[in-house]
Amino acid sequence: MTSAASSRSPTLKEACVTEALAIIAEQGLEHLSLREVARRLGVSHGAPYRHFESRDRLLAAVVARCYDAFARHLDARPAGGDADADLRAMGVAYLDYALSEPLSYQLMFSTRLPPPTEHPEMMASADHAFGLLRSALARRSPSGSAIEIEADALFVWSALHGLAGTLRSDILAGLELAPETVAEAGAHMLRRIGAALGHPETREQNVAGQR
Amino acid sequence: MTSAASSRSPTLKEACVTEALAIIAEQGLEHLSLREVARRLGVSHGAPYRHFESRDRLLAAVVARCYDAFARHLDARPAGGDADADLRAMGVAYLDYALSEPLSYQLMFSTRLPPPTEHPEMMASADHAFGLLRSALARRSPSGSAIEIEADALFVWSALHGLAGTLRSDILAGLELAPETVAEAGAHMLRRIGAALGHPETREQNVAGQR
DNA sequence: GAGTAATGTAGACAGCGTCTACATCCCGAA
DNA sequence: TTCGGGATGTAGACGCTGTCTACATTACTC
Repeated sequence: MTSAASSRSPTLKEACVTEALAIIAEQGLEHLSLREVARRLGVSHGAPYRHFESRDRLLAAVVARCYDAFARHLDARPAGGDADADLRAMGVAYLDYALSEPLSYQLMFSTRLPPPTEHPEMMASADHAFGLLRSALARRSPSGSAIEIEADALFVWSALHGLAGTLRSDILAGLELAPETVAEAGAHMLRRIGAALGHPETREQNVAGQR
Repeated sequence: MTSAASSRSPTLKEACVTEALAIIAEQGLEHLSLREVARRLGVSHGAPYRHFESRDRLLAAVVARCYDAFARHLDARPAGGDADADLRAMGVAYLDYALSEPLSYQLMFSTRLPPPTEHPEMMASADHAFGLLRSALARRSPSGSAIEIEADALFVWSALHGLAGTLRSDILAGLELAPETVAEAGAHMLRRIGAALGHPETREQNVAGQR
């Protein structure tokens, strides 16, 4: 009966998420509070509570939005080419997002969230991204077993995820790496991943001639 | 004159760090508070403030302790064998620590900390670990340039770091991976890293016969 | 038009980090 | 031996937070 009743006032709910994102961007995650959101929106401090049962649920909504943007970014990678090229395009898109949207990336992967099982839309986005990777790998080597494909997908994802994390990390600053090492880290990582997976057809081309 | 004056009451300071770690282990990072620490130690809520100027500094002390334990764990990896074996031992030790001490690992790499430049002991530990990796890689292929060694060190570290993060992640639960994929992820990752780096002498041995 | 569910308001509560004023206590200098 | 000062712990206050409750208002349904 009240099927559409939950959208009685979509304005405030949406505005809360937007304002929360703004606060995080301006002052950092630690300064996010329901009261601050309410203050900036000119409503009472209890108002957001009608739409988010806790601070964490508001944060979850923000993160869900980040996942959406991330999935869209991956989907929008340059199409065309064989499976191999597509895989590489995905890697580039992944790192590109992590480095160009560090706030969004950090929110997705460095934030303690309420049990994700309660947020199916998040899981769906993550699953979607992982499915892209898995199918690209499967197309690349049709002879591989499902288990091997899956293991490689986990490997590729983890490696890219790890590099993104490392590059964003404060630790990196203390390591005194050569600037070019950092600048070329993405390309180097993709090259190494290519070498690790082996190249069914055009091996040398990728090992040497990338970028 | 007061060279040892800062150790007037080493008891409480040490006890605070220990108790903080216990609280985090029992109730999670979000339940850590100076007041709770004080309460469990039976002192007034202001007492810890004599030793830690803020909550974040206490947390930093806890994290520093984790870094120490981590560095010791890496140093304690089984010695012997050639550079190749040592590199693999380091990878095993890394993943082993990340998975057997998830709390410690999370504190090190998933916690927003005060500017690390103010905590040289932390940077030193991180630098030490990275140095281990770099020198192992250098010994493995003496002909490689310093830049290439460094880039590979970053690659290896990031890949391991990423896998550790992914395996600890809540997201993983929603991906419906085969259990064996998860169980073998570490070994698979180390195998792929080996393949990516190439094996100067005994290539096949590592690709096929590991574990 | 009446009733009802959704939405926003206002106030309260406990908990937190942090600051300040005050009480001890211990060590070294006189 | 005394005494003075720095380090340590205590007690209370402040403003902030998340969350709960009771109340007002609004808008849609019957």
